Parts: sequence; C-alpha cells; structure tokens
Amino acid sequence: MFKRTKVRQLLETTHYNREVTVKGWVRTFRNNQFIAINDGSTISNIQAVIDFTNTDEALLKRITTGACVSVTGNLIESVGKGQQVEIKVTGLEIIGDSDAEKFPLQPKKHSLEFLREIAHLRFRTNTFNAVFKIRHALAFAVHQFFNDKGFVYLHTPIITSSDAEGAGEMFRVSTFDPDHVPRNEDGSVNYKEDFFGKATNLTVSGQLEGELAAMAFGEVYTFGPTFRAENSNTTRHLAEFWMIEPEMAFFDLDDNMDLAEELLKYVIKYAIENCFEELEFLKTRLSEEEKLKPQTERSELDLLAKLNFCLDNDFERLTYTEAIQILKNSKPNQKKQFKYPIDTWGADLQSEHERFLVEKYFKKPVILTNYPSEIKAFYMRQNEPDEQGRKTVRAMDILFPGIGEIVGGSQREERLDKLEQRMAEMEIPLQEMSWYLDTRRFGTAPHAGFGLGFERLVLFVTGMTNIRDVIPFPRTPKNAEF
RNA sequence: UCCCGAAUAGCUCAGCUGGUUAGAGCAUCUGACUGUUAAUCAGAGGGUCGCUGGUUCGAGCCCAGCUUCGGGAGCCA
Repeated sequence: MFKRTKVRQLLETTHYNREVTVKGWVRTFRNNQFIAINDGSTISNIQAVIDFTNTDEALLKRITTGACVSVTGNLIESVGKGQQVEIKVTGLEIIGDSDAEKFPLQPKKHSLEFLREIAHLRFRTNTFNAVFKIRHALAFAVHQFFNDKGFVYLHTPIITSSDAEGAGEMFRVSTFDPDHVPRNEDGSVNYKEDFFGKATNLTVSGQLEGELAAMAFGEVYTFGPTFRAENSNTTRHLAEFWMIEPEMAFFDLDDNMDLAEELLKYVIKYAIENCFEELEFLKTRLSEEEKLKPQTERSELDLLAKLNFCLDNDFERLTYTEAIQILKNSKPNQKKQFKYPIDTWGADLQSEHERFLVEKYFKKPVILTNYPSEIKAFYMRQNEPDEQGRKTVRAMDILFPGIGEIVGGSQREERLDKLEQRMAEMEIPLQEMSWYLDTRRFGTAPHAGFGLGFERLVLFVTGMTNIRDVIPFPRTPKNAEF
C-alpha cells in the first residue's frame, strides 16, 4: 500500500518522474483520458492521464463525476497546456462509484439556491471549498488573536435558564412529552418536573457569563453557537449562528472599539495571507457575477481590493447624534428618498440609513457610538445627559458595507445603583439576575465587551451575499435539513 | 411577521392574446473522435407544468387559497 500524496503538494513540486498515489473525487473526465481529481487539499485539481487503449472499458465507464478514485502513476511535467504537472496513470482503483445519472453536481455552474438544497454535496464545489476554507482560517485567526493577547477562551453554557437578556426570542429546551405537559393546579406549566427543574432555553448570548469571568481573568472571550428563534427571513440572519464575545475588565468604550477594529483587521489580514488562492477564486467568481448587473449596481472595488481597503483605513468613528445630523442634512433625506425620514433625535436607525452612512457617505466601515439609552440594552453604561437632557449609553455598533451591523458592543454599567435602577425601569427581574449583580456588589470594575457575528464576518471576507452560504448547514425558519 | 417576485425535464431557462402533439442549452445514455481544459461531433431517452380548488367548450397560461424558494423591510450578530 502506497501512501497517498495530497494534491496541494503535487501541484507545488517540480520533483518529477516519481511514482505517486492520489486519492480524491472526480470532477470531470474529459476525452476519455483526462481525469480532473480534487482531494480538498487545494481548490485546484490535478490531472491524471489514463491510457484508455490499454484500460478495461468497464473500468473507464466507472470514472464518473463524483466518483472517489485512487490513482497511482508517474508524476510528470504536463505534456499539454493548462497545467504544470500531471500523473501518467499506471493504476486506477474506484474507491466509491458515483452513478452519473443520479449525482446532482455537473461540471458546470450551479445556482447557489440549488446548491443550498444539496448542502451535503456542495462542499465538493470550488466555491464552497473556498468559502469553508476561509471560514476555518478566520476561526483559527480569532483564537490566535486572542491567545496572543492573553485572553482566556471561555465556554459559556448553551442551555440557560435566564430569560432576562432581552436579546430576542428563545428556543425552549425541555424533555417534556409535548402531548402530556405537567401542569400546576392553576393550569400553568409545572417546570419543576422538567429536566432542569425550571424553564430552560438555548443561549442567545454568552455575554453575561462572560462578564462574570472577566471579573477574575481580566480578559476573556467566547466563541460558540448562539440561537435566536426570531422569524427572520433575510440574507443576514440565522436561527443558529456563531458569535465571538470578548469581555474585558478595565476597558472603556474607546479601548473596546480599538480592540474590535484590531481584531477585524487581524483576521482579515490572516485570511488574505493564508487563503490567497481561495480569495482569488471568489474574487473572479464575484466579478463575473457583477458583469451581469447594471453598471450602477456594480461595486467599485473587487473583493481583494475591498479587503485591503478595509485594512488600510481607520474605521470612521462617530456618535449617534453626529450620525443623525449627517443623515438629516443628507440628500436622500432632503429629497425624501428615505422610506423612514430622519427628523427627530432618538429614533433607531433603519438599515437604509446605515447603508447610506457606510456605502455612500463614508465609504468604509463605520463605528457608531453613544446611542439613545431608550433603544439599547439595560447593561450598557449610562452617560451623563447632555445639555439638552438627552440620555445616551456607551454603546458601539460596527457597520460594514453590504453587511450592516457586524459588531454590537458597549461599555457595561458597573455601578450597582445605576444598573439596578435601569433594570427596574425595563422590568427585568432583579432576583433572577442576582448572580449577575454580584459582580457589581463584590469588587466591581469598569469593563466592556462586544459580540461579533462570525457568519457576517465570513460573508464580508468571502464576498458571498447570503448568510446561508457561509455556514455548512444553515438553520433558518422552516429549514433544519441535514 | 410584512411587502414584492418566482415555481415548467436532473440543472439553467423559453413558452405569444387561453387552443389541439410543451421547447432549447447543459447534464445523462448510445456511437464516433482521442492532448482535453465546463472537450468536440452525431443520435436517443427524459415532463403529474409546486399543491388544492375554481372560471372556461378548452388552463402551463386567468382567479383564489396553501406550500416552498428568492429579494427587500422589521428583529439583530
């Protein structure tokens, strides 16, 4: 048994005229002699040339798109044009047949919608090979970034009992037989009989637990699955997604923004340096797609230029109040082109406003800070009211072109009295959150953190446009296949 | 959840003002060719026109409801 060599290695070598074995999947079989084999080690295929005049016809027939093969032969400098090396086959074994009439992938372009329906097979396409390699690289870079800075990677619970976070609808976790739910005398559900003895849900955020650990380790981060049972049907929402949530003691809002910007630039740079082949492929793919669009809708920069631009420029930082001012005076607002016109301070920004700021006005990533406290979560640190008495909190949202909000964070309210007061105003049960408030009771400290939507990051870096195409098996309303 | 649009062969799509036997390219199969690059050439097979109901002499086409998908909005990461 000959050890197999990965295609990546063979394509990089000039050490010809030696016997090699390659194992992989057939992408195409051309001219009854050229097998394009992909083993996933690189986006490129290796060409194996088989002497069909001396090969059993029954065997040749089994070399079909999708079949898994083991090919042994002499590695030579390619006789034909179009590739550097090829394998002159001396032995071919079909490891796994693939019925050509039934295998859905063809050597041609498929729509992303179709590939989504066959998500179990779409890994075998160049596009998804590239996307998921980049996804891997970004995940790895996240860990490297935080590890190098001395952060502790914290595994926060996936099943939680707190429902006070207000981050959205939650999925219930229960072992109850849905047809026979135990009830109290008043007819309400008796959760005491459930598995945990109380109502439990899938987590919508690890932040609150992250804060607890930050009050001991100083700097921690989480990176795990997150669940939102919102009926969101968009290209940027998933019911199950991955989120990175750092939490840092002794960080104020500026430190928080600095860290988030540094992290984003670090991981993007890592992808450019380590996934150049994949990014090149996606860049080409994207620009071909752009050619089909009308001139006005085409982006000015190609994928790599866009990423490099992001690295070379500081993110634009401005306050909510400044943003409102810009939007108020903007052409679309004055020409009444916004569906939601900007007139008063205090309204939440709609995505048309965010897009205007990011894509038209600044043309680069934007960090918005100090939002009205009315539209933000209870745990955000309260600013002193301004001269007009307007209340704001030290929140920050990072907005990316084409994606919208990629990061949401804040400096946290570390003052017990202020926090309790705000929780009471927002009708958040204080007793249930007693464990959280303990951080403020015992050795409280200024701290800050943020949540980075991992899939949204992958969207940006790959240039894909639908979030369902950057997670292997997307979970969305009415879809939990595979 | 709301607004808009779509659903026709394995895939991508065409199908006129409602009219008799629903087409193309690619894929597949058969044959030819054999240094191809989504190989090429010739031929063949392949359809419950998303589902349910309605209008009509007659529905792929018109109407209603449902389902699923896509785009946008909201919720957010």
